[in-house]
Amino acid sequence: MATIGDVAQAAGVSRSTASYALSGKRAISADVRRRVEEAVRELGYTPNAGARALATSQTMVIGLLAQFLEDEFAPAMLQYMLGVSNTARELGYDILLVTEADGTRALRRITDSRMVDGVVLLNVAERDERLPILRAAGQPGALVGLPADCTGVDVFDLDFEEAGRLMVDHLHRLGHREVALVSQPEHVTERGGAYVWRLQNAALEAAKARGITLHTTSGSSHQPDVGRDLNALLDAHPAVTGLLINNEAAAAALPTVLHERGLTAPKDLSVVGRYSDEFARTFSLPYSSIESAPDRLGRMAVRQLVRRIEGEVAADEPHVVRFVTPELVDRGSTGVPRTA
Amino acid sequence: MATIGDVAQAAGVSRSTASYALSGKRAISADVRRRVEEAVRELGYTPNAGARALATSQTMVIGLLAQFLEDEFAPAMLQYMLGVSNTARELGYDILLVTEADGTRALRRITDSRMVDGVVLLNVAERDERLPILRAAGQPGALVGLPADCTGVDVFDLDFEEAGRLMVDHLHRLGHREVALVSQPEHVTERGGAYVWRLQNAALEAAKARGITLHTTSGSSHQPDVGRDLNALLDAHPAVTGLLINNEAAAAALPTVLHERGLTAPKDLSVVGRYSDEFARTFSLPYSSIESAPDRLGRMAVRQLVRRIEGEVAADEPHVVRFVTPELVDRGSTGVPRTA
DNA sequence: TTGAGAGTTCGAACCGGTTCGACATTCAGG
DNA sequence: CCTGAATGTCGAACCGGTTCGAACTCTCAA
Repeated sequence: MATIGDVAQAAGVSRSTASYALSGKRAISADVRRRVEEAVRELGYTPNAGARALATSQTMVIGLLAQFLEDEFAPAMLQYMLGVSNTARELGYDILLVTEADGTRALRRITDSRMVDGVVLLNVAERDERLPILRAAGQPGALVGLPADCTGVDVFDLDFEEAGRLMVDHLHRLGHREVALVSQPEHVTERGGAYVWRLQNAALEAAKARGITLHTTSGSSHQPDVGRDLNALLDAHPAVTGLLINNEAAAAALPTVLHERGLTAPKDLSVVGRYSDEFARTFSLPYSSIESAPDRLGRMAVRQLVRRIEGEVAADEPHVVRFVTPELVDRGSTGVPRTA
Repeated sequence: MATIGDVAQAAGVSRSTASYALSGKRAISADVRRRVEEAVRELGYTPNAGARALATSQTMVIGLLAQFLEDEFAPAMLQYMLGVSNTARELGYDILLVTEADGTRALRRITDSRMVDGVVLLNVAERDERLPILRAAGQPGALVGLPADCTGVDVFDLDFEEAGRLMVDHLHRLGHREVALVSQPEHVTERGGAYVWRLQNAALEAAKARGITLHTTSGSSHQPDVGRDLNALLDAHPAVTGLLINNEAAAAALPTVLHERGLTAPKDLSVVGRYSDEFARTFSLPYSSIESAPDRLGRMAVRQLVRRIEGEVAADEPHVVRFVTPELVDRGSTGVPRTA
């Protein structure tokens, strides 16, 4: 493997000159620059990442902490990962992927050993154990998901409250008066997935304001349990004319459940989900949904993270907490309620 | 950030002694070792990864090249990634994730700059453009997927030929005489996804040997097209009593298609897929299937890669090409054919 | 003729680890 | 008491980059 010393020798200059010729940080004569570039090409020189990291204390790597928790729906996570990964590459950064179950230990490892310049945390919980460690690490961090304490990090999330209102308002406007919301499993909420009750509370409030009935339930994240949950819900509330689904597994299972019950949307039941368009295509889901925009959130997180890494924002500039405004993608699964 | 120099100073020894005390590569008195460990704890010392990589030319990082191609089914890929990532961590390695569309450029970048100690390539094509680059890089590589030329790399894949035979034999034994196979979209095959025709050819051969009719078709990888494809297939061959599905998107769409046609498995139609158990659970697929064992393949690839990285196998030891024997997971979706 | 200043290039130091060879010191055996 | 080996520690070099300060050359104005 050729080093910059080899390049310098081949070009007949010193190592420092070769370095400056390549970085352009000092004026170098056109002739020397040409010879250095020539040598680089001939020797197939690529800078050694470790050496450069040591010298510049910049690794050009971003840590991506994605926890695949027991009852979380994995394919949904993938889209955030791809949003982060692709954006990072566009900005010149590589991704160190951490899927370790013990996120705290992993985070400590990669920050303490300076393997990364910054970190993106996915699936951030209300009181996320990783946050104190991130703050102590002194490296910039961007979160996807809203924790209780946002100090020292940039935060990006869907506006789940607005999403809850949007869902309820949409069905209310169509004339629905009794609807049901299927949330994530209780495990997820207990573990701190605050977005679940952020959406739910806002939905309940909107329902109250509009004077309509909203039943709430938490569905399993596993098959076939979630199918049973859906059936139980529909059995328990036969007067329900609209379904709000804030649970990917439930959304994926719903077509089968409706078929089995001989129901079709929107004729018998109006359905609104909360998942990405990509997710809808993958699972062939025909329901209108609030776009959860995972790629966009991942992209925003990385953009801001890189701005911090590269010092484009002053260190004391306040950190941002930015919500993506939810939008309803109409796939025609909602309509006026069936008449009793 | 504390360096080993700080540790050495705090312990009252030289840097080299501190290093030896921590690595154990030379005998160190118990007293000194204790003092060094004490200093490490007090200062919260963690070795700088870049510096260590520079000194040892080992990064303890494995590159994972996962291409998310246009018409490939993303959630299936995720499981290979997790198998690789988790195994790597168990063995002390981190994962540099590369999802760049241009895999060749990315591979060149991470190997030339010595960011990784070795590389795992997912979704390897018949004539994969990344292979020549990997060979030239002189770094060990492990593949998931079988290319035409396996020299210089360790290869792991499902035995797709056996899988094809197994599917056909299974239905033949139950009494089926006319069945159909749904493969991946033609794009995938054209791009070099040789496993598609490896399975298909073996299935055709087995069908011929058993004297049964096997229709073959390639389904789209997108919704809702793949649903149309399935309907078209069933319309075209009404006498078909068994379905073999070597296409994740088709498998995911099949429940809806069957419901719409008022068919149930195995009463009206026997179905055998080829996907992982995890995939079946995620998509709530009730069909018996050939386990594609993505986690196991990822695990095998990393294990062997690490053995090569750590020099446990002689450099001249022949590279392996290992096939996982397919196994049929019975989910009760096959039975005797309906009588015409 | 000299001096200032711009334009180039070089040498040396540094980043933070690891590792080799040399130098004590201790201890056992003759 | 002397020798040789074993044990423990240190200094220096090295990995491959970047960057600072200094030096050298050349031009141009005083």
